[in-house]
Amino acid sequence: MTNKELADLIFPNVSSDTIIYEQRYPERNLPEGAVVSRFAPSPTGFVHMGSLLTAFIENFVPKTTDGIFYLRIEDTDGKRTVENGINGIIKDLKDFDITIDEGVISETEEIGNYGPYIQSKRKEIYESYAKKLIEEGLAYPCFCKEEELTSMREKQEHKKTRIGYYGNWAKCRDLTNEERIEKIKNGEKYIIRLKSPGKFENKIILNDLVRGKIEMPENDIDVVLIKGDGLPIYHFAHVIDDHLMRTTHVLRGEEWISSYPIHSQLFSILRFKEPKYGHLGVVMKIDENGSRRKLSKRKDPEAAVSFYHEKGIPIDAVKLYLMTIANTNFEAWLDSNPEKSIYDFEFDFKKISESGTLFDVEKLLNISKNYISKLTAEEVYENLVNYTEEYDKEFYNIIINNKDYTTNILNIERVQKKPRKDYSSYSDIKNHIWYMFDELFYDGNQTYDFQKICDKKEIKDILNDYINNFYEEKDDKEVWFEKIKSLCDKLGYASNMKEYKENPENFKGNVADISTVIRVALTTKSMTPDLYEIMKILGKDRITDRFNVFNVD
RNA sequence: GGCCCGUUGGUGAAGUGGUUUAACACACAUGCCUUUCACGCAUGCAUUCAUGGGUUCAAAUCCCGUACGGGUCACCA
Repeated sequence: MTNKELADLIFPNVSSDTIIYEQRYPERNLPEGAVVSRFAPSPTGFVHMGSLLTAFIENFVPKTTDGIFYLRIEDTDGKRTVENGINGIIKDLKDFDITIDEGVISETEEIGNYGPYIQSKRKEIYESYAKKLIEEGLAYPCFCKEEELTSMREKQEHKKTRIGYYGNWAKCRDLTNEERIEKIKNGEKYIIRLKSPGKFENKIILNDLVRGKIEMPENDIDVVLIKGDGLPIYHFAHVIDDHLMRTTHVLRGEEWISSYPIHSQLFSILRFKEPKYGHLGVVMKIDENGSRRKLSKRKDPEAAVSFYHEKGIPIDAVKLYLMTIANTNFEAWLDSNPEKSIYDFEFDFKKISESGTLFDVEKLLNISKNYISKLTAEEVYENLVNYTEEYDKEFYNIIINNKDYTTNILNIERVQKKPRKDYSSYSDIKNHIWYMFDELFYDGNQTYDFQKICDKKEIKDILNDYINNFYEEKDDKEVWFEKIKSLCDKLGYASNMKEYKENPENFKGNVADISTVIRVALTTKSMTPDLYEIMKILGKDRITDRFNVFNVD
């Protein structure tokens, strides 16, 4: 019996003439150097920080080389499929401004000429190639049951030999076609395995984009190609899809390095041109015990990409951060090219960190802080409105009704060469400016953070004297401060810090103490931005009201 | 157990044989400036690149061993 008869029995309804696919999905007509890359997650619903980093690079490189970035869904494992999972992934990507040129764009739609882009819809293609391999004697049906495979593994472990279905251990490999056909006709369950032509003693070399040359043994495992459910295993689908979709660069986690021999072998058997590979280190974090471990979707909230959206960390800041961990020389580049777009940056695969990247929220927040400090007050206002609309309705209503007032607050110490850096995220802003709004200031139990001067009567006297005899709304900053100094002189506090430092015993206190009293009475806090600007924005009515709180007794 | 990857300060890291007495950034600390905070300025923070050996006139950089951390060896991706 021939291989052809076997192949026809196994796949009666598909053709092994794979030329049609070569023709249907021709080489892409792209400029020299254009990179075709893809993000290929399982539809588990949301994107992990590590995957986001990969997706970001996979998107970045095509974008800067006039290439193509596409989204493919790898749903050949039913257990990994979550309802609405595809939409979750698309939303996460969209939130981070990762735009798709081609591929899946919703649960039901896709764009591009190289589809379908959902693996479960490509069953016939995989079958066609599997059939071809059977005809060529490079694949065969395997009838081994799960128990047989486990006991084989146990034996191998016991004998301390290499584990796997290979060589003499591959029981079904040397069955005759007669035996195979008979078993199939008897209704025995089977899967399709590769008949690996490799030898473990031979060495192959992976020329990794990130790590350079890696030497590995050739694959000799008869890996599964088609599972019992009729769908392909990752390795088989990867090789066929990335070839037919004409991918030039495959980026993936370093956990795939050890399967490279399988992939390389499949590319060669199928006579496909191999794409370039880049294996990225795992994204790590420092856990409570101070040791490194993989950032975990389950344990670490910051691993979920949605976390940043909820926190109100600007997308562009996250992109900046991703770039700094993606390419180690990016920060320096940004420093010397502050006006350029990140897409002007020349990405270099060799500059990707080889060891696991440590995900550092603190650093991210710092980048975010710097980023926000460079926006205009109007931009910050607009982003804050968008953020609070979704996550803080109460604050949203307040700022939406006080647009100019809020913008003025956000503008404090912003228009200067080195703007103030208070806000690391949009969720953070309220904590810094709430006291400017009466709705939030008079919450019934303000706790005033008075410092040196905390005698009620003294505070009351200072405030009354100041508002009645000194403060005038029209004063510019200089006059305003002169008046505070005059108040100091009048009440026995030093208006000149030098004089105070020389002879502190001559004074009740100094101008800083007086300023603090005013500051705290107005804001409850002892640390705020510039007092003059705060008072100017509050206006005399609010100032008077807030001072009056101290006149009750 | 086999195979593969990694290991530079508190953190991210630069660095691929000699301009390195190890860049830069974040964090931290101290001081100055200042009406507070922030900004800014100044200073401090690895005699040493996991470890042992080797090659070399010269090593964080090349080679070998060891330790530690990670990955992989599924009808999961």
